[in-house]
Amino acid sequence: MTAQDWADAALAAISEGGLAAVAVEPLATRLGTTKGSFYWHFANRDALIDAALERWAEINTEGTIAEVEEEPDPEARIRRLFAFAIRAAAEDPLEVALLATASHPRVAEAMRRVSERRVAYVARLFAELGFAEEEARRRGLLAYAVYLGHAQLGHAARGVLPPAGGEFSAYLDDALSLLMRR
Amino acid sequence: MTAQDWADAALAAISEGGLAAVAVEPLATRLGTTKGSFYWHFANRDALIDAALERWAEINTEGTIAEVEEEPDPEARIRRLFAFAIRAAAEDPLEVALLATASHPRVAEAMRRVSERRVAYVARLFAELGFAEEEARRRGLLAYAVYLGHAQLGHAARGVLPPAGGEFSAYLDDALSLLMRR
DNA sequence: CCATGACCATACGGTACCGTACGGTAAAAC
DNA sequence: GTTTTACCGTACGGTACCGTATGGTCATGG
Repeated sequence: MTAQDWADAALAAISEGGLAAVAVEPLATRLGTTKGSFYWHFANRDALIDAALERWAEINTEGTIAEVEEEPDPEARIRRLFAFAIRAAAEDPLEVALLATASHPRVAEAMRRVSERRVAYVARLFAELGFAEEEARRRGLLAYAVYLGHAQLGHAARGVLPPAGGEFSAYLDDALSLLMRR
Repeated sequence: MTAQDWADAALAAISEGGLAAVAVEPLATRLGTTKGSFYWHFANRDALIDAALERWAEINTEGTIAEVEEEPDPEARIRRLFAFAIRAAAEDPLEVALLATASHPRVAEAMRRVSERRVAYVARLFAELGFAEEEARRRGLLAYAVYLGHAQLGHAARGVLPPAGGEFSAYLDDALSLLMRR
């Protein structure tokens, strides 16, 4: 049993039940161990939350960016990014669950870092499409808001979204075309 | 002390601390009364949550729509709606706090109802701008996602948004112009 | 004038957690 | 071969809450 194991379990718990589900005793049961182990590896519950957030911020954002960077064409890269990200958000509630707890100071801090990084990245993609820097930033922000909104809708009101599959893809394609218009 | 008082206090608590902050004893203290009062008016905590959600769904959505309907010009109406709604979301965390708890069955149900109502309304506004029905629905959905995304950013990462005031208004104007382009 | 019903206070038992104390084990270091 | 070090188990006290039980109070109307 390593600290990493605990952090992963914490992330899984957040996905399923939000930050409140990061509770030492239930996690210990789930991991087949006891609190004795936990308090050996971490000072307290907050330290575990910090570790989980750290892991999330690193893996999730940078991982996706690296994945998307393999696509050479800028426009295709944006389309790939959004198709991937929105789909990922629909499948794993982690992102939404974290957004849900933005009032928690540590979560807020991680959220700010990640948001800034992501918006900056999307803005760069728009700049590569030929938009001037300021306009690219505005479009990047708008596109990121669109992503967040859909992530939210995917969990809170799936019914209002076009059914996943061809229909949703067509909708998303149209939306991105609109966002990329000059 | 009426049931209404309790429901209002519950909404205030949600704004400040999410659904978890709807706790009978702390609310009683805040209201200057005791649990005895609460369990007279409500069967249990869930009943209070139901009452609060009911109140939110009615007041918040329909209130805003009615307010906006006073504007005769369709384009101006859309601009007014989004300026108002995004501003309101930035000032009162209630909406975001509720989104945060969409895993709760009762909240999910209210969320679905409200989302569908809102998207349908925005779609109608786009239809009034001359968009065909399907396109209007797509634009309405996209616009609503933009709203949700900004509501989220306003709380989770205010730093990435243009500073409130003229700069933000200009940004929002541009964004809406883009969304309304044919 | 007193009885009924609306309303609130208080005390209690139960649960789910946090964090600490401390004892145990087993492998590595000396 | 003993000591150290890393690690885990268990028992405990404390807190914050839910829901129930039960006994008030106080106005109204019969």
